Amino acid sequence: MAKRLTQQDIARMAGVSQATVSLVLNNRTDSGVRIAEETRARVLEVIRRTGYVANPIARRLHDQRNRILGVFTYEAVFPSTRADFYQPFLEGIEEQAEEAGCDLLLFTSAKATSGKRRIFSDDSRIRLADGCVLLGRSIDRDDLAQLVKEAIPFVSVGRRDDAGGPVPHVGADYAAAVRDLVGRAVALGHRELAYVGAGTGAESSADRLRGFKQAVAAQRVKGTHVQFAGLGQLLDAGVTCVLSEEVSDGAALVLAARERGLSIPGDLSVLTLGAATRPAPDDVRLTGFRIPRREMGRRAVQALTEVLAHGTTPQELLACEFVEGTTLGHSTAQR
Amino acid sequence: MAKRLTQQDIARMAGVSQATVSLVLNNRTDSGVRIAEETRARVLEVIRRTGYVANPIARRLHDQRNRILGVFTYEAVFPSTRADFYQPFLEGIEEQAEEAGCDLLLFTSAKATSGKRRIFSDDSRIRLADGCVLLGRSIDRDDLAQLVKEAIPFVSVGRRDDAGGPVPHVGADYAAAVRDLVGRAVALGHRELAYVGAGTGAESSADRLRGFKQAVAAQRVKGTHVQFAGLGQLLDAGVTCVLSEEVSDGAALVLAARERGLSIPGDLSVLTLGAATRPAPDDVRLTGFRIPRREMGRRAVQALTEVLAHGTTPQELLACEFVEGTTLGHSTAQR
DNA sequence: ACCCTGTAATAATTCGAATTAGCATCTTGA
DNA sequence: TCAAGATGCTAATTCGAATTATTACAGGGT
Repeated sequence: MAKRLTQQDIARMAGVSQATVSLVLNNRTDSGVRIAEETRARVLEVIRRTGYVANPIARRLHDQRNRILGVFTYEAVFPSTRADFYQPFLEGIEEQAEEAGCDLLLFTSAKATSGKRRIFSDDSRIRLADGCVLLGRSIDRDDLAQLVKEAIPFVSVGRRDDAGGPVPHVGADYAAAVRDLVGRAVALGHRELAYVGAGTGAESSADRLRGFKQAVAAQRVKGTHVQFAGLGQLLDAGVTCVLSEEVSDGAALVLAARERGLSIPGDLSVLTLGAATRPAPDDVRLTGFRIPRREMGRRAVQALTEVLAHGTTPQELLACEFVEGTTLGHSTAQR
Repeated sequence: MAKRLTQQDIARMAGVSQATVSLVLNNRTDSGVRIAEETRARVLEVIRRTGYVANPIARRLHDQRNRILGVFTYEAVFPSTRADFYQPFLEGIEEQAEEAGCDLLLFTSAKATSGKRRIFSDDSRIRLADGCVLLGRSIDRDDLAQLVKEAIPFVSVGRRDDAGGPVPHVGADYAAAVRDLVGRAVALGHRELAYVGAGTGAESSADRLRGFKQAVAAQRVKGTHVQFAGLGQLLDAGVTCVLSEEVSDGAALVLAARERGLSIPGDLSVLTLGAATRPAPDDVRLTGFRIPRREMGRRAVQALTEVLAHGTTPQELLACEFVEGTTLGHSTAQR
């Protein structure tokens, strides 16, 4: 197995010292450092000939800056079942990383003894990267707190509550997006709305529900929250517009309505809030909003760059774009 | 910004030397190394209290190993236009990397000044990884030759011709797969076959055409090769069975036939050879074979492990699985 | 008192590159 | 001609952890 070349090797070949090679390599020309043009050329020639590249590990040991950005997820990213979810984020991350001249390190080995992935396992490799982007619907609180505590540069994709300190993140402004949807529904005459979904647990869920509650309060309309709900249940309760956290749940309501011969949005308006933890049928064009996944990925990498450069704690929420589907219409409630 | 703890810090706190901390941390109990139970406990307690984790960078520097596997592609892997192609490969690669306890480094920044990606750009980080997997339909010959020359541990996904030496690869056995298809066609009475596609350029194309030529020669039937061909052209020439390199080209033939009111496979059998450089309609169930993309990814990483361990040059071709579609039938040629 | 044998821990070195202080050597000006 | 300054390079140190060689000490036997 061919041993990797070191600066010492290059130095020997060029007949200079290791220090000189390092100076040439880094193109150091500051005062106090001078290398004769002739020597410089000789060293560069050897480097060119051998294709020598500095061992980034050693380099990183000395100063920091590997031009490696880590991407951590709690689950494998490539299996096609998850692909739809992660794809757009990764696309944005890759794009921006390329722009920043950084490579991406996927932490695929981060399996703790339990089998579940953890950031801080026995042999945490998180510090191989200059900084790290966290991806995933929910992130282990202890992991998050430790990241903050150890001042490891990272940015979360998706808003996160404080964890022993503010958590740098680039998220989507779900609260505003949901408020907007409620506003549109109310403008169409809806007075009895329902929020279907967890509304708790992950920050993304909580934000949606919060936006919902804010909006119905501000608009002085009736808004209820249920974790799960069947079509009949909703209609019996006099609900005219449903906001479904999960895309697939919303789609299921539409399909159920079709089977019963009900009209959507004639008899019931159905809005989706973009969460996609499960695959959804694609023949239902739900009205709702689009999560700017790709843009979030891009901005997260940009934010990480800022963290690395200035040690800041960026927090940003991106707007979601309204999606005109076919499932929102005038309220038909008889009053 | 809290400075990261070092073993030296732990040592001070526990009132021992840095070496002792290292020995305790690695649970070294081999002969020649002895730590009193009381001391060990004291050190572990400090470690527990502080949440100290060894700096992986320093560790790798010493071990001469990264446990990082590089993945190089000539184009971005995440954009959805390419996703269908790369996805299964990456899935296999990720799986096997996780099993090997390695992280994946995606070389996203390898843009040369020209704008095109090159492995050996100005500041190539290819050596950052322990080894590297190459992905892509065709790979720059010069890059390949340089990899071989510099004895960089790598494995290509897809067979590659020698480039200044044998190129380690894990490919698909296209020749055998095409021979099998020709055999099936001949068994159904076909005597005039056509191969439509480049048949040259990338090894994958050449292998397919080679398999075709071998098979028609062995079976003593007529086989022609054209780069492109319209439906009418083929029928006029008396061809009863077409093997289309590109999935989309094959699908196009089927659609053209439908429009003309022709029956497939009644009037013409159409086989596909699995190449997917362009998206294809998914409502055409072509007969052909499946490229074991995911398995190729897995095996490539395994092969890379072998390269790293023993410096071998593995070359392996995986079998393609026959796919029973609806476009192969008995020949109806009037003789 | 002396040597020997375990035992327990540490000093010193290593990995590869970056950096700083400093040593030669050569110019230049008075 | 000699000090002052510029020039060109190198020795030595640093980063953090792992490893090897070595030391220090206690107790037992003679």
